[in-house]
Amino acid sequence: MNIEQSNKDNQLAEIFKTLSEPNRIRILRILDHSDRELTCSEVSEQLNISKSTVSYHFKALRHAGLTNTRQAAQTKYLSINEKTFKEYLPSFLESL
Amino acid sequence: MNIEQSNKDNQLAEIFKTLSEPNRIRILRILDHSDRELTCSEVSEQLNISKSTVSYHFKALRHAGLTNTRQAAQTKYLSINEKTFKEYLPSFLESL
DNA sequence: CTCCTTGTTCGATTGTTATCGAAATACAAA
DNA sequence: TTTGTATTTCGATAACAATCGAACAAGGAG
Repeated sequence: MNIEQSNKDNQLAEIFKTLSEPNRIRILRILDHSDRELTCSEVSEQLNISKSTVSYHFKALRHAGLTNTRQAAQTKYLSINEKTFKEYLPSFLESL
Repeated sequence: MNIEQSNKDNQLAEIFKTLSEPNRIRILRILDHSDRELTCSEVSEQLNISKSTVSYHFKALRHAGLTNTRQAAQTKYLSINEKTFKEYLPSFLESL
């Protein structure tokens, strides 16, 4: 097995790891369905998990390139990064 | 969020968790590319990881419904369960 | 029956994850 | 400048995951 292939495997595994948490899938669904950006607090309320936990998930999703963020003052808005999904999981968003 | 949706999320997350390990992706690739069943020992040798670790991964893949097993005497043959991939990750195998 | 091969399970280790509440930070509004 | 809102970081905890080698079990070949 060559090294590029190995790196690709690691990258794909990383994306899967990020998605291996039900709450993250839920975050992506409400992002996708609401068709607008969401904040940490909104998600915290909708999913009934603490803000710090949501912040942690936001960071993970962002780090994996699955979401975009836009900061406005102290508020951070999350949206789906369609590009990554198109490249790695083309059918995922439609299946939500 | 209803309970069925929640269960579906858990199930999908479970599949992602199973795939969040580079070696498991590699196992699936060599399964897919070799176009035949593989054994624990073969994989152990090809990936340079111990048999007990491969056995552990085999079990996980099987448990997630991603592979099928066929037992013949003391040898266990693994193959890809296309059905699960078709249902949950229709583009995955082609991308390997 | 004895030996070899295949695979599983066990015990141990090491590292990672999800979660929370509390404290800290950053900014806006009053 | 004080207060309130949004988010992040910290420290702690509890659970889980990947890995190994050793020991074990099951079956085939000689």
